[in-house]
Amino acid sequence: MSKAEIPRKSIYRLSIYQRCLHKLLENEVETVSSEALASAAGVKSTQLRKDLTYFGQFGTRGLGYNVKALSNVLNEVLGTTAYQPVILVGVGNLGAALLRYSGFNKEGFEISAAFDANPVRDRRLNGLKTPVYPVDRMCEFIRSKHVRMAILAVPGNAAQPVVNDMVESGVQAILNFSPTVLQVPEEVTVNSVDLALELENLSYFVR
Amino acid sequence: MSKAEIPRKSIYRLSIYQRCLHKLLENEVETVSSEALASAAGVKSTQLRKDLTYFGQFGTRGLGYNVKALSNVLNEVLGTTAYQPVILVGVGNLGAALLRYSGFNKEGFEISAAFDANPVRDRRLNGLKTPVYPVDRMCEFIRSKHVRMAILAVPGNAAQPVVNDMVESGVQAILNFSPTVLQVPEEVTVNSVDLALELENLSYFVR
DNA sequence: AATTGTGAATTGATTCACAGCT
DNA sequence: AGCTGTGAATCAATTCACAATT
Repeated sequence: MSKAEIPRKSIYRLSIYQRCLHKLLENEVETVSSEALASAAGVKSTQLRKDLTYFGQFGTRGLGYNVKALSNVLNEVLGTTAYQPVILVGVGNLGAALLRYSGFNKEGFEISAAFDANPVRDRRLNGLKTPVYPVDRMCEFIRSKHVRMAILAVPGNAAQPVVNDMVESGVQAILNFSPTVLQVPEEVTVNSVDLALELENLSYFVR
Repeated sequence: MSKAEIPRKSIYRLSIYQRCLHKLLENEVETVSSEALASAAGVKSTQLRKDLTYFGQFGTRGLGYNVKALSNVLNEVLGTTAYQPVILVGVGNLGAALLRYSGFNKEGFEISAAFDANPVRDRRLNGLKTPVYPVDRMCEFIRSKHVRMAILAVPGNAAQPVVNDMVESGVQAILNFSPTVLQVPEEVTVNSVDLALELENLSYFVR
């Protein structure tokens, strides 16, 4: 089955399963049923099984899944085995927090460099090991380090030009925190997280 | 049509349309076609029109939509007309950044209080007007101020107990940044934003 | 002439039901 | 006996196609 036919939501859930498997690994659980894993991930067991079949057969009927083995498979599928350098562009409030945010490291990512229009804007960043460069050095960096993934946290009106440069230089996937709809060629993947929108959206459900 | 039958994705898109309308308002555009508005929002025009029909008829055939009027309708539908106090729980790196993040204010939200297990952990917050209280005062605050919305940014293992307290005290909607699947009663709405997951997920698309 | 509003058709995702292994 | 894997059935969302309206 080709990559294009696999629902993006399934891919997303794989990451959730992966996280649950990590917890099981820590607790030295060896085997897990689709029922148990699915319930930890907050989905139905049939959905978990269907998601996995896009990539092959990994369970043992009557028994369940080997936690270690399945986790390895998911690493392989998700591409988290290969080291991926990631850059961050826009070191404002949010960008700086993302630099400090330990969650990325925990999941095996390290931001290899950050870029900002005004690179010394936040002196507190001196405590961090990630260098902050002026944004006009971004393209050169992307090319020389073969960067394929970027986190974008610039103000809305600055986003599209930066994205154009990124894509031009070889970035293939963007995690976008800027409150804008980005235009990218179809081979580039964008994941947008719009914090204000998420909150605004919630107010609909409060009555 | 009852609220339950309206797809959540449609509700989400309403917020996107709303943001595009704001831009048009700033530029003093009076009328917009579904085609133009949809393209600004990054969706098909039929989808925009279908989304709107869940709530009524707001356009004029042959002409389009009045920007001001439609924006008012969306404010009404999304519940952004009514003031909603929001609290934030967990003032670590991410929580502190969210407190400073101007995006929420821009969309008409103000975080009325923050709570943390260790409320003086970050002295830099002194510059902000939002008070940071010890978390054991959360329930009392929720009740006395009739808080219905909360932003959760505590570590994964601390999340569920905090959520239980929130829900018990009357919170109806939670924007969750903790990397955990939350258990809540069905009348409570949770929007989860898992930053590490979003990044991990992207690596699948990089080859 | 232009553009909305909407049933019908289509496409996509989820769940069911059960055959197939261990 | 227990649990996976999967085609078929169902459910949900999107898009089409065009009648209705200004």
